[in-house]
This record gives sequence, structure tokens and C-alpha cells, in this order.
Amino acid sequence: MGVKEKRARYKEEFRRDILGAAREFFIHEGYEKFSMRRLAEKIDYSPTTIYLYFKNKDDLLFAICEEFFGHFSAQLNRIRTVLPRDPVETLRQALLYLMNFGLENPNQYKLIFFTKSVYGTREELVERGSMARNTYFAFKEMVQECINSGKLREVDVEVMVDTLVIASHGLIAKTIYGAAVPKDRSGIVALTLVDALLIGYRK
Amino acid sequence: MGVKEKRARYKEEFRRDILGAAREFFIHEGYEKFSMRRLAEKIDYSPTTIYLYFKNKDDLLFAICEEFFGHFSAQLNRIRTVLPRDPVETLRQALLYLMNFGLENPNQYKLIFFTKSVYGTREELVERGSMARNTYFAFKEMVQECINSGKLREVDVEVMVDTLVIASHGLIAKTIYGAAVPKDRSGIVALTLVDALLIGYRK
DNA sequence: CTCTAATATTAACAGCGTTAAGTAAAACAA
DNA sequence: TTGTTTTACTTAACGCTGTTAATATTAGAG
Repeated sequence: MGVKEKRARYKEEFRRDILGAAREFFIHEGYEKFSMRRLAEKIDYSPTTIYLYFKNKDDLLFAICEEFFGHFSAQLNRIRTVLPRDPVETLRQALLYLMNFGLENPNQYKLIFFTKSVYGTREELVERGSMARNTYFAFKEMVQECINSGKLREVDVEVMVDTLVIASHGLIAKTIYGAAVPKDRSGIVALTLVDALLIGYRK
Repeated sequence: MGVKEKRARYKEEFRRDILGAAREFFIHEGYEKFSMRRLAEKIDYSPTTIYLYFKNKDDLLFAICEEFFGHFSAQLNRIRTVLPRDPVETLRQALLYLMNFGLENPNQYKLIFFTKSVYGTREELVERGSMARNTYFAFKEMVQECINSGKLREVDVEVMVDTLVIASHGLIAKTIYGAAVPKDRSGIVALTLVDALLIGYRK
């Protein structure tokens, strides 16, 4: 690509292009292989150019995570509106979807939940207005509804949400870092885990 | 320290010294700050010297993990012999101990369970005769006893073990990577999580 | 005292994220 | 059209990283 064509672009468009290339790269090759220099090579620009559109590596990775959290959040709301009858079943489906999302996007899940640098502290998260915050509240509401409807025990809501999210975190961590578990086995484990928990919380 | 004193040491002894310094360094400053070059500086040797006693960085970190897994494994056996009456209570205590161990040694737990390079695949783990394998079998036996005694449902043993270990993984992941959660809160969450699971599996 | 084997070091390679300084082209002003 | 400013990008560099090859130093054996 010549210099001329490289130039005639709008800032926003180019930012999206970089993000797209980064997403592709990151999803397919994972956190370990991802580097700014290699990304630069892929998009055929010098490494420093990326810094004109993203503050730093974390900023770029954050953008990738937010994209996917956006998709997740949207789907989560769909689940909540489609299955409004039984709050426990809604919560169950939401949890299974979270797990499935993690199993299908392990690199993003890893980045979002198993990395400190990208998402920082809870305060920074709130300040940045991250999507992650939205989904947390969504789960909190779902749990609250289950308790209000009298179907689950009156355990502290935040503690209960934590335990449920923790179950998902653990599953993904084990799948990512543990031995190469066949995906259908993860599915069975996910089901068993969620059901055991929800039975355990049943009134 | 002069060059002379540096020399007059037995290989094994020096290896243990390096390991000790590495453990200290790693525990207190964590994975991110740990580097071979900084460790070398701390023990007042050149970076390459470490490579005469450890194959590479992962090999050194693996040794640190095995140390701590050794302690954990020993304590786990103590729990099993001290509380042999009620298999479910034994399992419960073992799980809580695993979680507590993780909360108190987050850096090692992270290294062991949330890192691919150090512990590798399950096959490599078995080949290396890792302590991790022992503790897995210990949990499997405990779960089997609970089922045999008729106190827990007849869920597939390996699936059940996975879900229980997963719960621990998730808790530690959330504590390590999530917002700075006060430790006593993690304790409550751990209790709630374990009890909900065991109730859920109750016959 | 010399030779060998063990032990430790220096120098180097290839990679990383990131910043400062420099260049070339486009946009704008006169 | 000419001159100037702004924008977009690159090159060079800093200070890190893990690791290897080649080299120096030393201890102990003969």
C-alpha cells in the first residue's frame, strides 16, 4: 500500500480498522502471542502509529473487551425478556449463557476477568463506564427477583451473585488453563454446577 | 560478597538458596514483578548463573509451586485423618481449606491454576509427577466416599470433583483479579458457595 | 606447578511496550 | 501560486524481558 492511500482516511474509520485487526489477531492467537509490534506488522504500519489512535496496549485490549461485552449484554437482556415467567429458570439460562459465552470467547473472558491491568480496580471500572458493570447489575436484579418470588432462600444478594459469577469464572479458568477438556464435557460440568448451586439455594 | 565465597558451595545447597530467594521474591512481589534478572540481582549473581541450576524461568516457578503444593497436600491428608466420621463434613473442610490456601497464597495459586506455561498440559503434569495430581486424587476419593456412604447424589464423580474445584478456582480468580475484596468477605462467600454446592448435591 | 573440570561472567540476540524526535504530505492562508 | 501550519506517519532510541554462546575465573587433582 502506498503512502498516499494510507493517508486519505478519517480518524474514526482508521481507529475501527485497527480495532478490527486487533480483535481478529487477539481472538485467533490469544493473549500470549498478541503484541503491538506484531499487530503493527499485520496492518502494515509502524508500531508507533497505533499509539496515535489508542493510548496504550491496555486501552486497545479494553476496547476489544467492551465490544464483546456489548454483545453479551444485549443477549443477556434478550434472555431476560424472552423468559420472564420463571425467575429461577431465567437466572439459570443467564448463567449458562455467561458460561457458554466464556467458553466460546475464552481470550476475551480471560482478559476481562483474569487480568488486572486491563480492567483495573472496581472504581476505575465504574469511572470508565464499562459494560461489565451493567451485566453485574443485571445479574443482581435477576437474583433479587428469585428471592422476592420466594423461590430462593434469603441469602445476601451480593454474596449470592458473587457465588454464581464465581462458578462461571472457575469453569472458564479450568477450561482455559486446565488440560484440554473437550467442549461437550465443559457443557456437562457447567450444567451440573449451575443446577447444584440453584438447588442448593432453593427454599 | 566476593567471588571466592560465591564458589565454595555444593550444587544442591545453592539450588535451594536460589529457590528460597525466588520464593521470597515471588510471594512478596508477585508474578508481574518477578523476573530472572531481578532475582539475579537480589542474590547477587549474574542472570545466567540461575540457568546453571534451573532449566528456565518456568522450571524455577514450577519448583516454587511444588513446594507449596507439598504443604497443601500434607495438610489435606491431616484433615482427612482427623475428621473421618462424616465424609461430607470432611469434604467440606477440605474445600474450605483449599479456598483458604488460595486466598493466603494467591500468587502460587495463580501460578498453578491460572497459567499455562508453568504446569503445561495434563499429560506433562503426570509425567513430571506433580503434587497437583495427588491432591486431585485426594478430592476424588473424598467425593467417592460421600457418594458411597449415600449422603450425596450419584453424580459422575469426576464431574462433581470438577465442579467443586471450579468453585475454588472461581473464588480465587475473583479475589485476585476483581476489586479489592476484604478478606473476611471472601470467607463468607467461600462458606456460602461450598454449602450451597454440598446442599445441592445432597441426596 | 600444571591441567582439567566446575562455576560464574560478559556480550549478545531477539523480543517487548513506549516515547521523543524527525519527515513528508496535505490543508490552509496570503 | 507561494509560504506556513497541521496532520499523519516513521525512524531511532530507552529500558525492560528470557535466554544462549562464548569467555573468564577458580578449585582441586596429579
